[in-house]
Amino acid sequence: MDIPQRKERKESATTSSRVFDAMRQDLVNGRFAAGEKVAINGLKEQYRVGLSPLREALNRLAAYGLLVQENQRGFRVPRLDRRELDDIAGMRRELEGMALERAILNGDAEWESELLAAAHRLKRADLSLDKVDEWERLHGRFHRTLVAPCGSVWLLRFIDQLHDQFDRYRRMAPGVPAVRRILDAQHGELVELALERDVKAARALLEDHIERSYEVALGSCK
Amino acid sequence: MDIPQRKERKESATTSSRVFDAMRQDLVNGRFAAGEKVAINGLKEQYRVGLSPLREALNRLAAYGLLVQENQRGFRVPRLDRRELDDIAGMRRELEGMALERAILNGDAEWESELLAAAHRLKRADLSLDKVDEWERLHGRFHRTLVAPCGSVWLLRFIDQLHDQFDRYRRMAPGVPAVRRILDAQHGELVELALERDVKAARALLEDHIERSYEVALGSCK
DNA sequence: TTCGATCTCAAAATCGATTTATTCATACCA
DNA sequence: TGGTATGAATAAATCGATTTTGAGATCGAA
Repeated sequence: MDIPQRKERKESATTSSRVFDAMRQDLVNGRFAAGEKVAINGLKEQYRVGLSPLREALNRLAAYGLLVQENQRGFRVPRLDRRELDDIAGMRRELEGMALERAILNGDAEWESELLAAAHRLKRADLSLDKVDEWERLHGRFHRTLVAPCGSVWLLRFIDQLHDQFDRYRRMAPGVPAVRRILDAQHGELVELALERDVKAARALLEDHIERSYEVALGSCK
Repeated sequence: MDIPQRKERKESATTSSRVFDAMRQDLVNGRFAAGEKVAINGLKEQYRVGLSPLREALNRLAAYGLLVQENQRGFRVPRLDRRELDDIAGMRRELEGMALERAILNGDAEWESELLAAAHRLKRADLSLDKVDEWERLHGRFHRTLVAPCGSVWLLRFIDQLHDQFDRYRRMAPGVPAVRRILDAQHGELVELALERDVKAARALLEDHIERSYEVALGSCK
């Protein structure tokens, strides 16, 4: 089975798409202050690109929901809002729960292997805490692999989008090591339940997983 | 209650956003052939705009899912694909069903009024068949009003996106007058069930409504 | 003082031209 | 013949400069 990751055609990337990818990462990782107005001329230097590709990237990010576009007034980073976090987390529970049920029904042996591999890579990565970005990458990848065979391209698309939104909050929040350990353990349990094809238990655990992450992420809204 | 429609701030629209709106309409209404490669220089003349705002609009449309962007190879109109229509219709059933349940639980008296008004406007409009675009506008507006008080901005956003995708297929398909009459009648029945706060029946009817629309829309594939 | 109009500056949006990449046709060689 | 290199021609992407807009300062009158 082919577990599609973020970008299939990296070959001959355009300047605009490279900036899009880089800024998406930076926005999700909280490297821009929430609510901040985006200084286009500043970004031009920061990413070493011209105005046209930069503006195209900003337009895409706005359509994707990681920036807010105000006509004639440029772009700004969305504020962190408790209400919106509730919304995002709630939608994650609904959509990822739905996707996981379907994935467990559809997933084949190849998926089982991918899932075990992704979980293992994630587990190994969090031992070396110095590379947070790498851990984040593997974490996102694990969750994507978990629901990948759900059979709906649109569902996966929405889930990806919600993940990016959610992570922006989570990465702004202070870490909670005790909860982090529980969350990490749940990744392994999710794999077990998925392999056992225990649809109900797996869904319940995933929803609990999201709920606990949500409580951590709440720390960003104070 | 405030039923937010498509655009809140029309004031001082930018060229890029006007082109975005116009092209979104045209794409949803099937005024571009499916699978067709987008000739940027042609569009420049068609919409009477320069290259920069046009490209920004295309980038947004691609992020929104109404165009496909291929690096260094420009943009193309997505193909009509039976599998994808299945996916879109299925997701509409799930998400709009979910949203309707919540809307019925949350909707207040103002919503009831808006809903009656939207249904009435729609009913009156389809008597004068010469203005299809106007009917489409009111139809979309009715369905949006129906689920508006669901309480989730993200759910509404996804539903809007799926509607645009779905309508692209439906508007490409030949009309089926007999089914159209049933669908029109269902709009009124949906309002009745919503006002009676009959969550289960309303959801079932909405899912049936989408299913019948889907069967019409199937006419566009092959 | 306070309100409103006008001006100024900085930033956003747009334009026209240039650069870069892809496609398709043609020629060359194994 | 089949495959691969070469070279316009075409289209996409990017650049640098210009135009337009919005925010804030300044002035003047009630």
